[in-house]
Amino acid sequence: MKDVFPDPATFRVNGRLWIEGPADRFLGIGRLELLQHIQLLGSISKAAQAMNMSYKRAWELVSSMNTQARVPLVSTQTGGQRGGGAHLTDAGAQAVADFEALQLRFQAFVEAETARLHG
Amino acid sequence: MKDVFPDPATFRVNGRLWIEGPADRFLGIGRLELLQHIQLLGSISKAAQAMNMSYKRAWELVSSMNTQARVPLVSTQTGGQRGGGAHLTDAGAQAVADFEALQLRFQAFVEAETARLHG
DNA sequence: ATGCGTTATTCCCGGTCAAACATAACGACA
DNA sequence: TGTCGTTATGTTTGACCGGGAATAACGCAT
Repeated sequence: MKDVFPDPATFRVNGRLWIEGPADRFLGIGRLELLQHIQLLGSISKAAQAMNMSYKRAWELVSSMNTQARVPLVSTQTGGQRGGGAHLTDAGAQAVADFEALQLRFQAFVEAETARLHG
Repeated sequence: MKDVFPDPATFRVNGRLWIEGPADRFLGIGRLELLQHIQLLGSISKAAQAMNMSYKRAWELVSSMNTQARVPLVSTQTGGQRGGGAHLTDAGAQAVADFEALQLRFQAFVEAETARLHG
């Protein structure tokens, strides 16, 4: 296969991994990063802003995750001291940790296959 | 993590895998299937038709692969007995075989991770 | 010569999806 | 009571991508 590629160093295996339910996607790399930002910033709007994503889209992603999961991953509140906010539930934090680990194993897989490609 | 999901049987890990160059995607599952159909049918237009894909798109994919690879994966001819046709080069057949194998290993990975999810 | 089926290429159009915009509700605080 | 920042949600706009139509070239066959 190596004969096929012009520059072995620049051609590599890549991919995307996600967890899906019967209807929609449940958790992927984009949603993971959103959850991480919410965890860090305590707000959907700040997370969206940091990711250069529209608030509406961020909210829709959160809604999709919360409605699909048995237990909501993100807890939100309107009004209050800082106008409201959002934080990860225990299930949310667990999902983040587990998907991070899954993502690491996937990266290892991809790198191994890239190495094999240049074998 | 299992606590998060409503119905363990329906939630699973899934993903996409591809080989990419410095600019564009080079080879993925869609392109693989296109190559397989060309291999089988001897024509880009018939392959496109069989895949319910427009000829234009099929041709663009073939062009993308051929221009990125050192050696073309698909050889075409205009005119002739049957009006022309297309067939895989040795490099093309090799790429198909190798990516099929890669895809199998990826499927095994995905299934293993799905099993782990329901652990 | 003419026809045929394919490759090769350009142009236009419509569907789709996210961005942008708009607005309401909420609750603490001054 | 009014302000503020956030959640929550509907509506419109716009860009992008693929589909489809149109056209030319090609070369064998009749």
